[in-house]
Amino acid sequence: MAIDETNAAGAGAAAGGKRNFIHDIIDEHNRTGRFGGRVHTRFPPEPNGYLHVGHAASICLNFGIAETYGGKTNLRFDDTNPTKEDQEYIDAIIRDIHWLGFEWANLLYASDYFEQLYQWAETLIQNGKAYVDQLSADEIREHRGTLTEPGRNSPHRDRPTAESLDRFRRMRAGEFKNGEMVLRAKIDMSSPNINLRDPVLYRILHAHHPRTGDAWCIYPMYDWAHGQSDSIEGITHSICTLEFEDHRPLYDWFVEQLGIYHPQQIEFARVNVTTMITSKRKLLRLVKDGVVRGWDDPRMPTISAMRRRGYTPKAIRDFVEMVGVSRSGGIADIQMLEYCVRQDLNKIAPRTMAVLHPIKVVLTNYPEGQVEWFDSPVNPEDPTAGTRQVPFSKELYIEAEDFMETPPPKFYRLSPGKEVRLRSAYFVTCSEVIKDADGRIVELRCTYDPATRGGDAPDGRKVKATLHWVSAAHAVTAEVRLYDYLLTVPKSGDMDEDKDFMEYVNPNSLEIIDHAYIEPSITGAPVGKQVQFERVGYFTVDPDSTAEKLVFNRTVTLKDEWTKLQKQGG
RNA sequence: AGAGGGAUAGUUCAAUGGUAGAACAGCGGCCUUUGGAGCCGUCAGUCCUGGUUCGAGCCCAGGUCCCUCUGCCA
Repeated sequence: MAIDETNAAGAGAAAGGKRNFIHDIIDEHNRTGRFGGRVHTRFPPEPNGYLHVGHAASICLNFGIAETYGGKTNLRFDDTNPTKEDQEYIDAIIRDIHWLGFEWANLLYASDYFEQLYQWAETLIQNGKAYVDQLSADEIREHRGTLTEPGRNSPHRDRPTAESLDRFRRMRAGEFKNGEMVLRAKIDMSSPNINLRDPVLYRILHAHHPRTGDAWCIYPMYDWAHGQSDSIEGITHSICTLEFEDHRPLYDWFVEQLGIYHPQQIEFARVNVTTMITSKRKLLRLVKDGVVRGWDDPRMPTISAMRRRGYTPKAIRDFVEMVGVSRSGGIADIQMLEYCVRQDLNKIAPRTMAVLHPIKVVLTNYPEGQVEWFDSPVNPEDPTAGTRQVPFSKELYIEAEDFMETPPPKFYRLSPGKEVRLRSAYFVTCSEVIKDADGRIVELRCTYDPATRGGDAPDGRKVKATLHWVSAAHAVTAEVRLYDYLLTVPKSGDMDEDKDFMEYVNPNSLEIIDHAYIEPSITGAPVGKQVQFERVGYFTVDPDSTAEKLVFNRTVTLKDEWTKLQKQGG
């Protein structure tokens, strides 16, 4: 089955979000007329992995800013390193941004500008601002100096312009092997900003590029490609993360040297979330090592994974807005995300009864062979959603954890002699506990009160608990996958620096229930369908589902007062 | 140690020289045919030391702590 994308947010995603410091900067630009009142942002992913929750924040920021100011946003792939990039990632990124509910003004690639970037590089050489260096990578590193010591000039730094030009052209022509030469900007080897110590502009990479094929064997570095791409596209505000702050002088230097349109780079703090890894390198390892089933494994922090898990675009956008934008890095509690997911799903997810860990209940005074169909609300939060019909009979399943033979204080659910309500059906009282030879409970005998039909007692008596249930004869069997956090510590800072992060991968992050019982109204649910299993949590139909057997992912649990009480009790 | 940034409730953000607020989390209560949802209440903070000012989270000085940077990655 394919993912049902009909639940993707339409165009016109939620408004730009709450105010942040970038609005102040743009307002100032508009006041001074720097960009003529224009706002044009871009989202520039490198297609070397799947987008994750941190990218979602950047996407919402860039598209949100443009929307707030009536501007535009380009999607531009930063595809300058063919050894790491792949068409699969390009396709996934496009799918994910669309699913989040955003539409770009232009779909572009840095590789669209390779020829222009090359010409500008020749200009730089001709102006004496760049040179071909043939030091090895090790030698360049050695010449670069350290954080506290200045670097030294390359012996090739002052070679004649014509010689650099000739060699650069021959680099392009493919006359040299990988690593033999590079083009470097001629700036200042003693700059305290290491990015300004004659940064490499081009390296030789005899590699096939997903878009330009074998047309090039030299590829521009990020610093050389990014600002000029922004300039070409008329980007006004080039929003990136904090680690590029040190690169801004270089960004500015290039466009000034070239005398071309000058966008404004603005840095903000990357969004991190507890228990979520946002290092592409580590995510790639989880995938390659088979710790997870793929980039879209519902335990992953990728947008694809969150979609498969049942998160909604609205929930993710709400979360990003809740976290906000700042220049002081931090780590947001994943409970904020979960709150947003519950908040959205509570309003839209149809209710269903499903028993994950069944225990059989026999109603001793219920007529053999009788079946009643009860109306139950599809969604109590949304009366217009109507009702569904749920079959009831003599033999039922309830959740094993809803029964305790010797209940502790505050356990409101079923126990011997205790009366509870079965949701939308009857009050029942437990009369007998049947055990097997090993003393394990295998069945409960209960009586029902016919007068409580529909779930209300005409004499006004109350019960403390309402349980979900499924008629044994009508139950649909399904596989249910329960997920826990992928990491055993909330923050990467909580890990021992000497240990590999793999040691902190939660070995119990996936629990598979092969035979859950679900009420028959679930039959035919399409992939991507989101439901609430009452009293249990929100679930969605996984693409692994077949016509014979549905597979569900647990999106998020419901808040659970009882579990909390138990934990408090020790 | 050099350069660049950052420090406000447990967490993420507001407060733009004039009463330090919100959300999430926590705690307590109300309500409930989901121990859900909702509603109400509550706990809790300006990194430190000086200075300017009628008044400082905000401005100034000094300090402390944290983050980023020594890829032919982005």
